[in-house]
Amino acid sequence: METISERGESLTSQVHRALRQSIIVGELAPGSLHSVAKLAERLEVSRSPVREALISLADQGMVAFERNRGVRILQTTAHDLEEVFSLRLLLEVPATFRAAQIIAPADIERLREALGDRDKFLGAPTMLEHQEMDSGFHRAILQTAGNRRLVNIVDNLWSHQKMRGVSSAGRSRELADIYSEHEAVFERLQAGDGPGAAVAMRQHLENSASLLVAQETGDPAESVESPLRWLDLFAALEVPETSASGQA
Amino acid sequence: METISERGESLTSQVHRALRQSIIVGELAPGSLHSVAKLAERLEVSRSPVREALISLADQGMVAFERNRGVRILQTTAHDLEEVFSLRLLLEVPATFRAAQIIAPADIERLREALGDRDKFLGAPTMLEHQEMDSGFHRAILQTAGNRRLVNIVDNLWSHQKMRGVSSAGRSRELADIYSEHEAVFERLQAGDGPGAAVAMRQHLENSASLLVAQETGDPAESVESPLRWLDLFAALEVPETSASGQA
DNA sequence: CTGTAGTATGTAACATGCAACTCGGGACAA
DNA sequence: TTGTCCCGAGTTGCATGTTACATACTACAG
Repeated sequence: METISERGESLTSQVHRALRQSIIVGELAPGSLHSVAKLAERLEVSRSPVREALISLADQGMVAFERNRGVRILQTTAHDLEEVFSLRLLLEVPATFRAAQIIAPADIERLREALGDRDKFLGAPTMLEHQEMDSGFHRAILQTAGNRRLVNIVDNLWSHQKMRGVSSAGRSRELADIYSEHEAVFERLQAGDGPGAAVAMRQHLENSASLLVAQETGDPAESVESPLRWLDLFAALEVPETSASGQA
Repeated sequence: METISERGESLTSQVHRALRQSIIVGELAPGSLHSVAKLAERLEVSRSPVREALISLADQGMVAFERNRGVRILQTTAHDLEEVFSLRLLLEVPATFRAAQIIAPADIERLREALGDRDKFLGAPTMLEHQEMDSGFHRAILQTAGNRRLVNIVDNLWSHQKMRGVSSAGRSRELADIYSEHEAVFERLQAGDGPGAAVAMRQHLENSASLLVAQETGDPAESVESPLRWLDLFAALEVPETSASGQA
């Protein structure tokens, strides 16, 4: 009964976190089928909070109920990762730009905290801890941008990325690259340089996408190309060759 | 018991739709407090499916549970609308660009269907029906872009927009403008003109934002400025004046 | 009249009960 | 051996029971 810390927090949300974590670390294998009753017994709670937590997870696309059969743990496919990174590029790059515009001293301190120091980042014992630091830094930036919905949306995207990323090995060289890219973004943000920060974020995301997708397919270049180009072409937007309604 | 059509669909999802609709049309007033038991009695189902549906709605930010007090219907503030339109601009404009790139004949037919004809659009008796046609057209475009998560995300954003927009009156002149803008977007998409379609979509979204926010505040210009500029500055991205890492 | 303690009511959160359904596996026929 | 029918274990979806708590209201003291 005390497996889950008996805080003021609702049982349902505690179960939600526990299940989410179990899925991310692969303790609940992708594709596997489970019953609410078994999960409840395992967590030493009744079926209700478990079912309620699973409903939220199902809305996020992490699991799927199968009537009279059980709850399926969904796996994040390479195509899912493409969707995730397309959206992250679309959202995080402009958000980083925005953050640089309105950043305050307190924000900078928060960001520095979230960035952490190189040794701790590289020395993270588990892939999970590393991902937490990674997502934490990104989240801090999005919070600075000031759009709450944006933060939630990207949090959900991260869930899927983590499901895929935790089980696969991360090279230390790649970790060092990631940290360096974070540093670059941080530096530009600190300087209030919107374009620079956005460019740095964009490169960072594109590199991350290449890395992750490369783990799936033999040929990374082709798969990552679509989310990448999606953004590129967006630049042409600034030349309205269409209507005469002109400038505001 | 037969108030809700007894299909193969789960009771919970039917209740979800019913509650969502009730909230959007204002039948459940923003800010009001309700109990799961009363709602269940009213819908002639047990508390379980109602609670489960409300959990999903709470995750989407439409309602909030208050322990031992009830379920609060949340209202969409002007600030919420700013967030919604910032995100819609960030997502839908590039998605429209993308859609124009990969559009197929079958897609064009779908889009024409979703666009509807002018008379039906202008003659929509209720504001709700009008919004449904509006969101339906946008959704068709996003579906063409091919990113499922994108479609879901924007659907949720629409929920909030509808909560605000249904109760307020829409001028017929504005409706005509909206339809014309849809036509413009459709035409560019049909032509496979990415930049043109994106520009048209951008203008359409900015106009919509101005309209909606104008209903809230006396001075529309200032409030809409932030989501607008957020995108504007994004254009500067294409000139990396930052690092020496140059071209890929 | 004013403030306060005590209590009754209503609620979400959680636990449990129940029914319809899926599906694997075994008995059995050919 | 092979195919078919049937049954029972296991599951979700939905209904209902239980508990602790937040709040409004009442009665009463000052």
